[in-house]
Order: sequence, then structure tokens, then C-alpha cells
Amino acid sequence: MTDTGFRALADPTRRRILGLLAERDRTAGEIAGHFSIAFPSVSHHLRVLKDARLVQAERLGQNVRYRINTTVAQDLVRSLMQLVGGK
Amino acid sequence: MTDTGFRALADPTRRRILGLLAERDRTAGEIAGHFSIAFPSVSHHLRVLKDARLVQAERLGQNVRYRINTTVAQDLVRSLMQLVGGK
DNA sequence: TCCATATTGAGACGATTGGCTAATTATCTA
DNA sequence: TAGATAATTAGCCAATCGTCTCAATATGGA
Repeated sequence: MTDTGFRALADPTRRRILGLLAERDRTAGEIAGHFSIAFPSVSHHLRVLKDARLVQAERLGQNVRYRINTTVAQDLVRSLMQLVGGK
Repeated sequence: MTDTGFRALADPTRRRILGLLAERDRTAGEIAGHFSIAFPSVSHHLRVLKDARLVQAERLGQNVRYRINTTVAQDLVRSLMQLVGGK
């Protein structure tokens, strides 16, 4: 499960998305508005993040609101710390 | 610079290499001995890690000894914490 | 100098990735 | 029910990735 997490972090767009969601929850459209790539491409990144359980999605009417999954994100931080932190 | 770092972490073999080097310094051959993939493939991964400055290499006679770069590794940990940690 | 050992470099090849456009699904409002 | 808006899915394509094999380079010892 750490594997999908680290792979999700490998792309700069996805890291920026995580940064945006760390500030506050946002809809897919709101997120896409921050990038110059096409909407479906952003949707794809959101899926990768969701598969890694780094974000959660919830439909609110026409919108889908995304939220960062802090627990999983911090598990990743811990994994990385343990990995490089001397055994 | 964080980009090469996070991309380097995306591969499980490279993460295992980092784990081995977190225990202690090792030669390229010693590292390769822990994997079932071909020697040049391991060498390639070591290069990726070196390009990301996550490891440093030093030739000792016939061997090349690899060492984890704790400073850079912990910078990555901090980047990740700041990214997902609210900010 | 010649040979063995350790490591890297070069080039090929299939798999995955990240982007696009077009089509589809879901929801709201008239 | 029809149309508009929001978002995802599907399919395509070029670029990157991870692996391999086959050299090439570097060092140490006979």
C-alpha cells in the first residue's frame, strides 16, 4: 500500500493537488482550475491519489468534493522516516 | 530537486536499497546481492538515487561504496510533511 | 603485462505513465 | 422531459521507466 502512495507522490501535479487539498477541501473543478492541463487529465490524477487513499471523494450535488486523507498521508511520512532514518 | 527525490522513491527496489543503506554503507555488489534482478539494473537504480542526491558513491579499490545522504533524505521527509501537514 | 573481479555504459524492448479528445454518466433546473 | 453543468470513462499516443544482454572501464594481483 505504501507503493501506490509513493508512486502517487512521484508526479509534481499530484503533489500540487495534495498541497491544495491540505489548505482546504475543494471540488474537482476547483482543483482543475489551478492547472493548465485538460480537465480529464486532472481527473486522472485525482483517481491515482484516490487509489492510493491519499484523498477521499464525496459527491455533493453536481460537484465532487475532494479531501486529503491526513491519516494515510502521515503514514507515508512515517514510512519514509523509518526507511531513511537509520533502521 | 524534490522532484527527482520523490521520483526516486517511487520504485520499490530503490526504497529497499535506501533501507539497506540506512543500516550501513555497502558496496554496489553487496547491494546487488540482495536482489534477484541483474547487476546492471541495480547499478541503474543506484544512479537514479545518486542523481537525486539520496546516496553518495565513493570508489574504494575495485569496489564502489554507497552511503545514504541523510541530509537530503530528511529534507524530503520535511517536504512531504509540509506538503500534507496543513500548511 | 595479463587476467580476474567489480562496476558502469550502451542499446533494445515491453510496460507503464501522463497527456489529449470524444463520449458517457450524474445531477440540477426549467 | 430537455438542456446545462460537473465530472468521469474510454481510447489513443508519445515519453518515460525498469529490465535485460552485451560490451566497456577500472582496479588489484600474479
